[in-house]
Amino acid sequence: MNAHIFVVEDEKPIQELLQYNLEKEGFKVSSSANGEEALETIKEKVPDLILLDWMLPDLSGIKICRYLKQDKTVKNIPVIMLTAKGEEEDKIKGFNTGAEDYMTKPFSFPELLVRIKSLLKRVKPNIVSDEAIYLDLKIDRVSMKVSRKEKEINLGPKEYKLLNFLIKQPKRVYSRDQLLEQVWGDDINVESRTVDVHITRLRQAINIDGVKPLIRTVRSAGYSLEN
Amino acid sequence: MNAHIFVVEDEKPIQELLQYNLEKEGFKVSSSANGEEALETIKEKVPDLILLDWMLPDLSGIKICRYLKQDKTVKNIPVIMLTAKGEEEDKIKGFNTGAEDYMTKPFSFPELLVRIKSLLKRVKPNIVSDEAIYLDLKIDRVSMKVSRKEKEINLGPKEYKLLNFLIKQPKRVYSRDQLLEQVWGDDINVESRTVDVHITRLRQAINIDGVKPLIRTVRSAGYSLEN
DNA sequence: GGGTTATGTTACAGATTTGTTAAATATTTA
DNA sequence: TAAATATTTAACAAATCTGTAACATAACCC
Repeated sequence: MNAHIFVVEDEKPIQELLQYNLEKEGFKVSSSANGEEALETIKEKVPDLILLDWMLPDLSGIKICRYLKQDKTVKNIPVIMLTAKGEEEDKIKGFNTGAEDYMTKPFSFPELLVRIKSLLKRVKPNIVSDEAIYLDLKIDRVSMKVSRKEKEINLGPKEYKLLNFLIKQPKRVYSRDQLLEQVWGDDINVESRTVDVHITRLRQAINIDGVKPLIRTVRSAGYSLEN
Repeated sequence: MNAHIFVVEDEKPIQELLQYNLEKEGFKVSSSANGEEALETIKEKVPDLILLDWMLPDLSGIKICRYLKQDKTVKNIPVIMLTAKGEEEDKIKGFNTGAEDYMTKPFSFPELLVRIKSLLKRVKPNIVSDEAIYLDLKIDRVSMKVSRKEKEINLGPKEYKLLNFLIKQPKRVYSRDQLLEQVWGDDINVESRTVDVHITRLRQAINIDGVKPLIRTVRSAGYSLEN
């Protein structure tokens, strides 16, 4: 499970609960307690799904949602609205915010999880399922094995992570900075050339003699999984 | 546990919840939201147990159940009826559908699990059996004896528990944290390196000279039972 | 072409992770 | 309570991975 979930929630206990449980499930989780900040962060580091509280101190959830759905770079990200019980689900649905799903607090986490997975599966099947496939390349995330044309391939941890990220959206070009951020993590400082080296190693690992390599270089932009 | 459970349920959240939790328990799960389709699929790929919602959009659960019980190829498959609270259990039982068991919604999943296992044990003792086997490795959970190639193996309590956990889903990679949580329990005041030591001992115990060890290390991820 | 910039590749030092052993604690058994 | 068993920690060795620098090659631009 590779997906990045953004939580917009001002009640600390709920936010922490979500974060803890989602991370336990293997999601990468970021969060924000207020709407303005959320909007900025979401556009900077585009997540795969958004959990959005209905009631927020500044911008209300409904406004954020509408705003997101107008922005073409993020409008395809599924949004799940979290509403308190008193807020009458029917009424809220009537607002037509564009949210993909609703959960009423207090909610059962497993149920939320099911909905998250089902939405992610719909939008980005390679992110959420136990198996990611691109052409003859297969990643089994349960056994953590990678194979190409049924031949098993051995990857180091970074290469595995890198490939897992690239396969999220095959053919999409990721810049070195994006890769560093998503695969390496925000904290550490590594040169962007390091990405090149790992790409080389990944290429060699998944290469099959005589067949076009599976990773494309886009000069002055980055790399993508594609042949 | 490799039993195949078929879920007939039109309420999506419940269906997904069941699917998620049952799969987590190691069952193979298929499902259908309507009766007609369910009947077809069930007869095509005969499951080991059926969870059947009482209220369905087209055929009602009771009709499906009666139908199943008339068909000699599937009539021995145990059926658990799921009934909503208002539907008065007594009355339903009076219908004499032939279902093996009943659960009233909302139900507790652990309880459902207990009933599922007990039914499976009755009908197909080898599926839920007290014996777990992977390749030439065998765990007899009654006598608590482990053997490989008919040779008996002596394990300490932790190693036994660890192996029992790993064998639930062979080839699946478990992180040290997962193992600590599942095998050691919640009082997590144990270093994660402790897992390594026990893995080493388990390896030595189940090792056979000249044969590839049965436990795989996945660097920076964890371990799996696999050769 | 010739200069410039971006990318590919390799080798190596250093970092990280894992395997293994042994000794220190804790727990059970007799 | 002493002895036997199990478990945990610590320590070091071994295996593997990572980042950087250096150089090679390719692509771009005038």
